[in-house]
Amino acid sequence: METLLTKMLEKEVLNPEQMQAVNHLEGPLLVIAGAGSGKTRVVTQRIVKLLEKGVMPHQILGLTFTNKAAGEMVERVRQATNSQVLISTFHSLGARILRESYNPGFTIYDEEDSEKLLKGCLDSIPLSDRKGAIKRFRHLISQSKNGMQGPIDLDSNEFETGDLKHFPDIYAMYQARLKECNAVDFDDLLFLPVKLFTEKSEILDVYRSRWKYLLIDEYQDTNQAQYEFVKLLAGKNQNLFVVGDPDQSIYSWRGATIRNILDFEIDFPGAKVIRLEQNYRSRSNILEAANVLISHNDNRYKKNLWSDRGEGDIIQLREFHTERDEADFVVKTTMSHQNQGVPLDEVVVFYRTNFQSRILEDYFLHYQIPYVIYGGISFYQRKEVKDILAFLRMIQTGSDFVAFSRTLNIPKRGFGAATLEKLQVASIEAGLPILDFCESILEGTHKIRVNKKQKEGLADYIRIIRHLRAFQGTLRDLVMETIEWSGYLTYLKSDPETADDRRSNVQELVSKAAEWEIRSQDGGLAEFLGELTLKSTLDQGGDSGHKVHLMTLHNGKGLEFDVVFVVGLEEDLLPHVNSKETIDELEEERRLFYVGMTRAKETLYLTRSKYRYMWGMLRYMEPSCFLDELPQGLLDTDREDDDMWLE
DNA sequence: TTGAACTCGGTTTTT
DNA sequence: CCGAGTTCAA
Repeated sequence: METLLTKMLEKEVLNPEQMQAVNHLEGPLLVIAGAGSGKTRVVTQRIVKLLEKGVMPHQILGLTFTNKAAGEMVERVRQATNSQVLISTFHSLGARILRESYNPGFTIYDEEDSEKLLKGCLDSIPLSDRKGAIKRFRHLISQSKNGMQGPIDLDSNEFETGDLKHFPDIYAMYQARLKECNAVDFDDLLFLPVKLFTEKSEILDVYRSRWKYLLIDEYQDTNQAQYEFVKLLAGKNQNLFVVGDPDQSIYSWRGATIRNILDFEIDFPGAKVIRLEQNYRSRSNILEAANVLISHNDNRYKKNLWSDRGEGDIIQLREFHTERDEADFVVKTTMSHQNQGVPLDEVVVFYRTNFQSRILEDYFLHYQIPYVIYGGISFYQRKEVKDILAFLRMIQTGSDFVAFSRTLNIPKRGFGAATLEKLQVASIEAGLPILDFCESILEGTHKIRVNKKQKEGLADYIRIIRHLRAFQGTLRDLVMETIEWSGYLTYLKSDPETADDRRSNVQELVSKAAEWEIRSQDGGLAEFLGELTLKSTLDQGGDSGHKVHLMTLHNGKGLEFDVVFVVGLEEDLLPHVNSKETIDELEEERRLFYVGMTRAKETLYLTRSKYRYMWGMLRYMEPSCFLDELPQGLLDTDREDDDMWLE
């Protein structure tokens, strides 16, 4: 009862800084919101305040990075005011703007699709080193788009050495082929709207007059394209409310730049800055240790978080001989907390890399403790799901070459890489969408050398796609018809090991289509497909009740738990080997650890193992340098294990 | 074109 | 150790 009461009070009572932020109405405002400082509450309350002051719900636009965060915020506002406001991810909003004002029917390519398209481009370029070339160039393209540089905006002086000199051509070719496919990639969802706004001011004006009040969450994670997008939309009146915490910036490797937050007052003159420094989440011992850790970062916006939740326990540091002992400890300690009344969903285990989850899973399974792993491959990234989605894309556009090459050989019709490339080049030359081009081959209008088997296969394929395109019925039925006509379930039987699993995933897609139809009356196949590719694992949620949560540190942002384990505090793991070259990289690793620590409300365990199996080899692991940075007085180091195991 | 044999590399991943 | 990508023979 008491907790319920305090929770209700917490909702009502805002501290002076929070109040100031909530009451801010016009002009640019930056809220530096430390971990656990009640950021979400402030954002929601501020929206509520705007509505009370007579702002119309449709004049408000909220932007987040995840669908989950967006959904939660929409729900909170709806509960408080019964109003429907638009809160969306940057990417969904970009897609929406492009469909409204640019081209309604495009396809969105995810990373895998983009890489396949890029691979085709690379084949015709004489590279001296093809190893890892796709990833390298894909990264360069992504960086260019994040930095708002199209192929013609590149500074050619920058790309003179070795294979890099091909980059401008590769980039241009990649963009051209995307266009042929009537597709955009994830980065285009930001890049293209910004270009559209800059080049066509009448379009920008439409959106400026639509959204008068902007709110941006996790501003420390925005990249340059997002910054420009926001700046353009904010326009003259600059009713821009951004919230972020530079100490929780952990996505710089994806183009996020802390500059956006550090230079906010320069970018938006007259901006007000409010700092939220009271932490309502953690016991002060945990918070103090986290503060000390993060103070080791030199490049930092200094602040000092404090908590009046009482000291609480000090931090438990445990060192083990092997990762099995570590996992065993995590599970047994979890069980003892459970016995003391802590619900399992108040326990989280954080690790730096996904492979570390394997051993933890083994032990949770062995002791029969329910757990759920967040992250990893999402439902929509599974091969079988993507195959069916690719068929649907062929039905929808007929120009999507990646979908074409993915589906043409299901089942095997004798088409290999060489023929596919030939078809792609020829169809571009003929100026026809790939599907029309294939039909013209069969009709003899265009001559491409194909053997008998291929010709029959092509005819069969086109017959199937034609039938599905002509299909009249609900989306759900279309998905079923597609599975049926593509012969996909038979095709799955070629691998009996996985067939059952895959079949149920494919069938799950039918339910998803049915669900979608109920939820959104309007919107065709393009919208359905677009929404799916913008969904990740984190959005699936589902049955997370009363289960221990396992996730990477990156996925921990925005969450809180009574009991937190951060495992694998070892050199080369945290900080990770590939992220200790520069100070900036090391500082980002430190922030990552900081994010992990600050998720804890009551109890924080840090563990490391002296030996660990990595890639099939037993390796000796040095303790993480971050452990030395923690205040020793706040650490409870149990030396027992050392006595047992040392030499 | 395709399957078998081989080499190589291997973080994080909101969308 | 494992999966993706490459190479090579049929």
